[in-house]
Amino acid sequence: MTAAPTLEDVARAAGVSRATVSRVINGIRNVDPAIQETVRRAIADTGYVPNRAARSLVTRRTGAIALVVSGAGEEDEANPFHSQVFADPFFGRVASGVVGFLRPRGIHPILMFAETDEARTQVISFLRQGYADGAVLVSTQSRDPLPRQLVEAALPSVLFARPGEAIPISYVDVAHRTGAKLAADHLVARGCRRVATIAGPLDVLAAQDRLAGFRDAMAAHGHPYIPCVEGQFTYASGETAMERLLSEQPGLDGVFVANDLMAQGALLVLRHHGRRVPEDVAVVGFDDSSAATASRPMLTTIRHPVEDMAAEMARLLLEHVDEPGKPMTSVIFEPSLVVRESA
Amino acid sequence: MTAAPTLEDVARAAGVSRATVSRVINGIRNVDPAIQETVRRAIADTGYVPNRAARSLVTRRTGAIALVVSGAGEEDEANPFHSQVFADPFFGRVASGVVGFLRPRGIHPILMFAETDEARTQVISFLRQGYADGAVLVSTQSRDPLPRQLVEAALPSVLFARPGEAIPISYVDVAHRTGAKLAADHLVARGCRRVATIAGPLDVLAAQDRLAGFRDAMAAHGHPYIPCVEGQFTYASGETAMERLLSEQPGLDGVFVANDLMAQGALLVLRHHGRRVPEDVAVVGFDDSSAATASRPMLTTIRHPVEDMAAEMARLLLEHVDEPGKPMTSVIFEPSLVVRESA
DNA sequence: GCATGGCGGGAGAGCGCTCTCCACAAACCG
DNA sequence: CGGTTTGTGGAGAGCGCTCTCCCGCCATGC
Repeated sequence: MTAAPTLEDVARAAGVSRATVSRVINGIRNVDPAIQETVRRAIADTGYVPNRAARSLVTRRTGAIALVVSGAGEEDEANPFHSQVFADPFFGRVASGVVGFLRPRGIHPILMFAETDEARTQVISFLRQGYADGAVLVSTQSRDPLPRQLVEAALPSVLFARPGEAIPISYVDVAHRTGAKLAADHLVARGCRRVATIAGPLDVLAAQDRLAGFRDAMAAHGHPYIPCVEGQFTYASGETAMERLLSEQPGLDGVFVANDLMAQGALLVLRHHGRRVPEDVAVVGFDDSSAATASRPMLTTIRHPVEDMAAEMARLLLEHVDEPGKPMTSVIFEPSLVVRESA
Repeated sequence: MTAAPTLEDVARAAGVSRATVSRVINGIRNVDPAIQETVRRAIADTGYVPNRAARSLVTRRTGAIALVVSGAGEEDEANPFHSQVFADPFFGRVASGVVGFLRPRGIHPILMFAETDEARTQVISFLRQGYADGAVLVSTQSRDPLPRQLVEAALPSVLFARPGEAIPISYVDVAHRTGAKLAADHLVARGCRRVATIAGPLDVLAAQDRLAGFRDAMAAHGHPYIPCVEGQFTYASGETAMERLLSEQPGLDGVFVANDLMAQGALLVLRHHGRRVPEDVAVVGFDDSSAATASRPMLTTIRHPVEDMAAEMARLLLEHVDEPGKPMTSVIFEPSLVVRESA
């Protein structure tokens, strides 16, 4: 392989100027069809590939975006943040949705983790250096300072989930309360009378909303008090929470669990205690993640259109990159109930 | 935010030439400490951030690498390849290891999926355009044509796992046969007499090696025939395989399962059939993935240092990028047995 | 007939950086 | 003390592309 051909080489081969070749490649302005054809052939002959650095030097666009997963957790040498993140099928779905939208447009996300202050600083300077035009951000914590930092640096960005503080930034989210209501209605319709819930970490807005939505809906059904144990959205915390719930409320016959991973853990504990699901205890999860179909019995859950939301997040970001003055928007998706075996 | 400051601006502020500022930033050649200090202050004052496009235009380096997940599977609209990929904790560990190595060096991987021919072409042209200096590649299939394509395009790349065909490319791998032998020895030492195995998809070299290694070791222990059912490395296929094994070999007392995800499925089926694990049937998995500790009983498994391997893969790639003439190398890691509850 | 305008192509000026070359001064040698 | 070496800063030529300007051509209008 010799030195890569440049625009100049193609122009020479086609017998036209550099500018004309550029026009053909970028489809800008009219170019005589015959010349267009000649140029295309020259491109194919020389095996020309545009140089991205040169292009983005002048256009001030990189054609890349960052997919940032942020939290405020501590990094642990033995079990770094990013390995935990991937253990949650939720992030896989987000990545999948983002890639699904971006790939047909020839753009690929740069994966970044931002769990420490240092890492967050790195994210900002990375974007400022022009490694990417903007960022889609998934936060695991409502206290995450990164959204604010992004806004302050005037970097185009879109969040997955409403920001913890009121800052002018676009985001996508799901109607958590509606989802929780769906779960409540289903449990009540099945005839559950002694219902409890396992919530997510209550410093996460989504967890707060799911809990509040569930309690409101149950109250409307005449159940003003719903026992609750807080989990951490992890498998193991679901087990622990279920153990506790069972010891405190041995007579329960229905549980709403704020995500599928915890529900999976809860299921195991219920079986371990000899409770049949759904006959003795009905369980409703949240997310409709891969854990929902992997657990036995399969989970009845609230479908959270994560991939669609992630795709929309990418779409919004591209819009912001294209028109910097565009006003911030939020897009809220409606969840739905998926009935399987557990309730 | 006004126009971003350039090297020129910093030079003016510091009262030196552009070249000197560049030298300070890149730490190349000696620069008078006093001037160095002045320059640093000027950088801080102006809030200067080097422009990556301009830099890589002249250095012909992007300082980015691609993390490619490739297979030869068909893309399915409803359940795209990349969402399945993330369902396997294995890929999360690879990503984690790669990020762990790269991040301290200020570089972040670009995430790409290459499951169709079209997508593979896109990967190649993406790299040729200079979006990244090289690629680390995780293939799900030994027939994957991408490694060859990368070699032909002379793009620096490193594989996770030995390539299916003999091509000159660097890779990291684990000694699958040794791992399988560890499992065999453990089962035999526990007193298992009627042992079977659930293999991975046999078009994957790793699956072939694990099966061959297990059979060889069992043969050495005096068990020349080991029943085997092929799975797909997925949870569901582990269930199916275990059902089949149980119907064909009702008397079995030990199973070696080629990965943890399938082992998790197998565990569930065994319990469903009333077999106690490990009392009635001992189960050994492979990978020591998050599934190993998430299953109940927790899996005894072969530890596969995936994060270390992924980090090494990134290290090798950076070496190849730095010295293009560097000969290809392979690094083989040794697995180890992790005894938990299932055997 | 000549002025007018639209259209398609070329020339060339940068984008912000690195790096080679050169100038100059100080240090060193015989 | 001249000549060489060494060490440090500046000048300036690009890297490969886009995009503005300009120019020539032909069709059109009066």
